[in-house]
Amino acid sequence: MGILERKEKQREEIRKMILEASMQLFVKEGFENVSIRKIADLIEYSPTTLYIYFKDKNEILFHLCEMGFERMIASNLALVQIENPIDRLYLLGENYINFGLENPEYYDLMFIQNAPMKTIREQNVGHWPNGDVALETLKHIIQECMDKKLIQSGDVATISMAVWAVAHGLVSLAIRQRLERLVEPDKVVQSMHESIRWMINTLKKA
Amino acid sequence: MGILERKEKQREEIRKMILEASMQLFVKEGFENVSIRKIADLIEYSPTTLYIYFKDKNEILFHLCEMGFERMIASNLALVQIENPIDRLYLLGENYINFGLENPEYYDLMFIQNAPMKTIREQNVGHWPNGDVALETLKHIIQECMDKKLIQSGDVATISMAVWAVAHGLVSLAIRQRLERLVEPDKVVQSMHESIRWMINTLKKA
Amino acid sequence: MGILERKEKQREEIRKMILEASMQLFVKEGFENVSIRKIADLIEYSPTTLYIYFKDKNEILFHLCEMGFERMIASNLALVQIENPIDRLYLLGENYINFGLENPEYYDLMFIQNAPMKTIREQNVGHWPNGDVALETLKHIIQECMDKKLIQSGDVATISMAVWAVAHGLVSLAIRQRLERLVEPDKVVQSMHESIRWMINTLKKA
Amino acid sequence: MGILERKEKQREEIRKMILEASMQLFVKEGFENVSIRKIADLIEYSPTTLYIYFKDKNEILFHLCEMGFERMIASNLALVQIENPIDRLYLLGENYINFGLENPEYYDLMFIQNAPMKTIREQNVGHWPNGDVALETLKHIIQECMDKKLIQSGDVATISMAVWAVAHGLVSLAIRQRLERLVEPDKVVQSMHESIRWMINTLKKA
DNA sequence: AATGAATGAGGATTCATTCAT
DNA sequence: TATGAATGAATCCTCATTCAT
Repeated sequence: MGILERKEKQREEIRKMILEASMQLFVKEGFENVSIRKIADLIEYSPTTLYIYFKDKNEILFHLCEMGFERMIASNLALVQIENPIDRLYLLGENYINFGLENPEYYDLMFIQNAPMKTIREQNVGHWPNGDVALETLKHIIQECMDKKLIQSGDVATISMAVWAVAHGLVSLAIRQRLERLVEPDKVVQSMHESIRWMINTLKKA
Repeated sequence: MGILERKEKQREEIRKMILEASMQLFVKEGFENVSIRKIADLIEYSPTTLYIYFKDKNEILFHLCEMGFERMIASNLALVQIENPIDRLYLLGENYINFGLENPEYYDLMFIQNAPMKTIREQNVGHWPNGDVALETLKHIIQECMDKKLIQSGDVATISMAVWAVAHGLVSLAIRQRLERLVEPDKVVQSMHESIRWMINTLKKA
Repeated sequence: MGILERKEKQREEIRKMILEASMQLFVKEGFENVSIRKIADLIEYSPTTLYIYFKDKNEILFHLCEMGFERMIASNLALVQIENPIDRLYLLGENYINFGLENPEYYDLMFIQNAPMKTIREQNVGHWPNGDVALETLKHIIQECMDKKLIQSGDVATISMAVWAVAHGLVSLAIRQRLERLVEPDKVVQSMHESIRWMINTLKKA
Repeated sequence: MGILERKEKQREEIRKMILEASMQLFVKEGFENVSIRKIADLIEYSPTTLYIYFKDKNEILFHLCEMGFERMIASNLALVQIENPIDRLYLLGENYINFGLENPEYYDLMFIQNAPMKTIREQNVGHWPNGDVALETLKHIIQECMDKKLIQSGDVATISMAVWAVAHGLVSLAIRQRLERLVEPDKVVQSMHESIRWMINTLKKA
């Protein structure tokens, strides 16, 4: 039994190595410059070996995406302690922005690239595992705000969409260097947080 | 002089041909399936010739991006007739969304891809010609709204950023198939418009 | 002894499994699309395991070839009842053609591919087990025809070669789609049978 | 004009180089071991360059096949001088056999491999350029024999098929080392010729 | 202005096989 | 007996780009 466990453990470690090397390359060379060959070179294995651990390149991408969501969800764990749902919503937004700015490559995979969604459509029968979990969290908080009359009632999905849009708009424009066109580069982050606060305030008032 | 003019004119025509063929390919085959060779084949010139008219592939991308902004700006021309700046802002948002949904390839280049911004940084000494024009329009309208006390005063740039973020968030999530995770695919567009209206309303009320 | 026997029996069964899976793949995916890995996947063993039962891929091919001959020989079993050797020869030809058309993959291995002959040269010291048996049958019938003055006398090997050539020529041109150049595709089979009859008739008359 | 001609000539020369190198490799390494890389290595060009001269690997194969037919047809040119069609038929057979034995790789491509027929079906709208020419020659001679009552009348296509089958059967069994199972290796060629003569004689007598 | 020729680098993936266990 | 891990070599083909003309 011990021997099987150790093998399984080792296998998991190599998978992790591959995923980490891939992410490292994404960070350094950008999404479209990552190839199986380069990943293999980095971990000093042969390209063929990667195919023992992952079916194909898309599967690697997909798992990276999953890891991103796990990280993001983990960063939201502390939120449950916050009683006031609107405060929770605010912090959720802050977390989202911080996550995006600190992990632009994960963010790219999770919310911008087409590839992972293709994999989902082709293989996972329409299930976006951790992505859907994250969205549920958002909708749940919004619902709670409405239940407690903290924000004006309306369609949960639509309001969630608007809130998500603000946060995603900010992050994606930022990591694609578009916000620097609107405010000076060193004020971008600060302005993003102000925007999030603005959104929460308008929600409260309205 | 006449001969030089004619030459210049012809040059401009061929550049246009190249750009139009490129966009045609982007639309038909998707962003990553467009190559210099395919563009050249389509216009029945040699690949080498393209390099006479454009420095490299990125420059083509950049000009395509410019064309996108010109289109978008053109679609906003009618807005000047609208007296009430907040109505103008609302229609600006609607236009933005419609433009993005109808021209996802242009939108991609203008607001999502990295490549065009690289060209700007490397060559245009920090100038994003038509992009900046579009942002000025937005800021100007917001300023007018504040001047006329139609919305609460604040930092123009920050509010513009928030407004832009909502619109961009919606479009970019939509064209990357993420909104389908939140509402049923055939209701996405409708919900997007509701989100825009929600944003305008909250601006008015606050 | 019993334990050894059982082991040997089991070994033979697995070899059979491997061979049957291989042929199944040949039929379904074509000669050049069969790999050790695919065979292993099909029988749910690891690729490595195949090397316990067969030295290499060529040996598998060789055994498949043998199985083909066994089938073909089996289909000729009924012929012994036929008294008249020239009738027997005719039916042998018909059987040959039918076998080839019904089992093009076996036929390919047995009479067209180089690989199995290589194995024979390298390992079997010049012995083509079942292939030679089949040829003996042919030669024997021809000899009998000559003995009974049913066909003109001559060198057995040469006449056998000619007869074999006709049959093989028809089958191999057919399964390689060359006969469709001569007669319409849906008449190929019919014409092949006529050709065989023509050959037998000329043998009789001459 | 002179400059264009020279360019065209040079282009044709390189195409020839590529085709010759390919054939050389076929001879040395066998059909399935020829790759674009190896061809390129042999002529000391980059693999990419081959794609300037040929669309893809199949096109190379196809042209090789064509060259084979041209050779074969050329070797039959002298036959027109022979008055008696049955003598012409006999020499056609001899030529066929000699061509096959002397150019087994061409023969392989022309009459055994699947690949060239695929290309024809996919691209040439069902036309097998020089192959069909060769078959017409055969049918024409047979028809002439029948017209002159030198052989028994019958369906031209069927008789042609039988004749072709004998010749192809002999050559293809020979180059795949199967005839060595029937007669001693050093008597194979002699027996093949005898078989051809036997066939012609039976045609005459019947 | 236009291009034919040429290329180095690289793409994802599959192959048969071996080795240690 | 059985296998998981590993790999070197190979596959066809496409890319953006340059150079000489």
